[in-house]
Amino acid sequence: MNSKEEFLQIAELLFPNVSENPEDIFKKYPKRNLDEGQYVTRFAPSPTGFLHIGTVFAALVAFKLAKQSNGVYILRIEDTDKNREVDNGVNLLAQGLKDYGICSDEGVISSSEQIGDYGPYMQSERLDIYAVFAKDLVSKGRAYPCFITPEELEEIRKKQEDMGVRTGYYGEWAKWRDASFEDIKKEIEKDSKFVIRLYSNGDGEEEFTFTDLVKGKKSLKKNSIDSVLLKSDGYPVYHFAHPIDDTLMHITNVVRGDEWFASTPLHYEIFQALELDVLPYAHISPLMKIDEEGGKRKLSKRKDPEADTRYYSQQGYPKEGVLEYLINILNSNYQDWKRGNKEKSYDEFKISLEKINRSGALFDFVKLESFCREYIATLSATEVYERVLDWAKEYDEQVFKRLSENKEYCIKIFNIEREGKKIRKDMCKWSDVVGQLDIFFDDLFNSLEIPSMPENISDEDLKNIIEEFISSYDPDDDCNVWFEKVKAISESLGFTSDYNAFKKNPSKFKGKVGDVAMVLRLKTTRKMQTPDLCEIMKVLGKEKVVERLKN
RNA sequence: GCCGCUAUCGUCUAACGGUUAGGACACAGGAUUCUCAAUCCUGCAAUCGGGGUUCGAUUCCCCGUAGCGGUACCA
Repeated sequence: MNSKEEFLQIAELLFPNVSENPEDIFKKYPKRNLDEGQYVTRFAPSPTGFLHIGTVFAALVAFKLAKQSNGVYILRIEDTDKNREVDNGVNLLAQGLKDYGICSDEGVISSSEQIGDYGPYMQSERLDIYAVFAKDLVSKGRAYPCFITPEELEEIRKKQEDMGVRTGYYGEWAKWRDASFEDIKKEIEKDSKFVIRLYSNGDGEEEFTFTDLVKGKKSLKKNSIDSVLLKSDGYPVYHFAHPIDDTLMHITNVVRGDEWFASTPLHYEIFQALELDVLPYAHISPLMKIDEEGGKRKLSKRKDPEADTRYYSQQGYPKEGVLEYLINILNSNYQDWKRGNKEKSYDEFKISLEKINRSGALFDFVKLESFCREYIATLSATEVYERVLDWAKEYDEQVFKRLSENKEYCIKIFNIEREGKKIRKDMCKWSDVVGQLDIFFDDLFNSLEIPSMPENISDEDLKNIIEEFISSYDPDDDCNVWFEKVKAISESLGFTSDYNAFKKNPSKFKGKVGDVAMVLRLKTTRKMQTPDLCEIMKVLGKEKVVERLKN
């Protein structure tokens, strides 16, 4: 064990240019002027690729916690691993989150913009801060330089495995743990690479209990590993940056992925070494899916296209539906709340941490689509038009052109069965419109295959149905009147509108009114299944209807 | 391997130690209907296994099993 003086000497040797101490830093980050119940949360992703749907899921928790308490939500970027960093990664995160309505009160707005008084919010810009705390720790004997090589580390691990003891750099195995000033000086003079490690004094066998805001009271073994705090390039590892940043930014609740759960004892020890108060944690489980072999696994960045939020944009799932679905996984009582608050938006719903699921939820596309369908059903025709237009602008040039050139007409199309009590729910994503437009545009209509008529319709009947329909058709008719007319035509030609009578004695009739309507449907739309035929005809206009019927 | 977390219908989940184990999505059937969709009704369907504790266990404890996570100069 080194003496106090030696620690000071080592600290000075390692960090000759660091003149500040933690107190100086704390002064720059004054306490926030907030009340007890107001949450300050942060979401702190790494810019390592596209925005993962699981990232949105976790960010949503931090965001809602802050919003529902009138607190502050911060986006901090943890760009401390230059090897994994991706071009434009920061913008992908910031913009993507913003697209889902998760807007930062403070923090990173884009790769070139940050707002707030507690920055910088990019960890790569905070290196000098970490150095101050690292130096302080070294000077107190709670951290030390370690010159061990990767090869030596590998050797240690092998030995530990052979001996059947816990692996890791700790205790007796940590050969630089108690190195003298002289030995360290020698290495520094040789310009050897080194990292700064925590001088752990935890007992790895001892129980350690803490309360997780999601999981409840839990116990783990205490940390005993001399973890790396500062890498040889001077960048901090997550474990070191997290206590410092979250303390300085006055975060009240740490929301983070479940993968951090197991390192909580380490974080507690670092907080303690730093002489800082620990923060309450909420560990959020990842989103899962069933893989090819039938096993459960985390939604994977590489294997699963649906892990990328851009997939949802490209398919045209409304972000409101996606968000509602995620909230529903978070707190399943959302649906009950929604039933009692039909007019309210999901962002008025308050989530509670204790209700968040503790293992990993399977991502259920069917349910996601159900939420999206319900959401789209609440929109007006004009809103649908605008949303589809936005989507098409990005992802479907032809649809975009068609929509922009026929605005009024398209709004009429989207209005079919959108008003009144019979609301269509056949659209769960914007791209669904692609297959719904062909009835209404001749170029698309003409390329549809010409269907054959129902078997019980003779050529004679066909001719009569069409003639009689055309002569009585008035586009101004109410759809009830429209149908009465179709019934009348049917009856006059021997097709019944009395379904019970038909069921009892089918041979008495040529068919039902449905068969007659089907003839009209097939002639005007070339499809067996369509929305309300009367409404379709109104949109098409009499001229077009007559033309198609006669053809 | 070691350490830990988790375990209720197919899925997401609800249930002060006492419920016919509830809801939602999905599915099936029915009603309605010009087809489809919608809507309404009905149905199907679960406490991982084994031990305890208790008058009584989905709930508490132990063991097992499975899934997941951690065991990095990645986050």
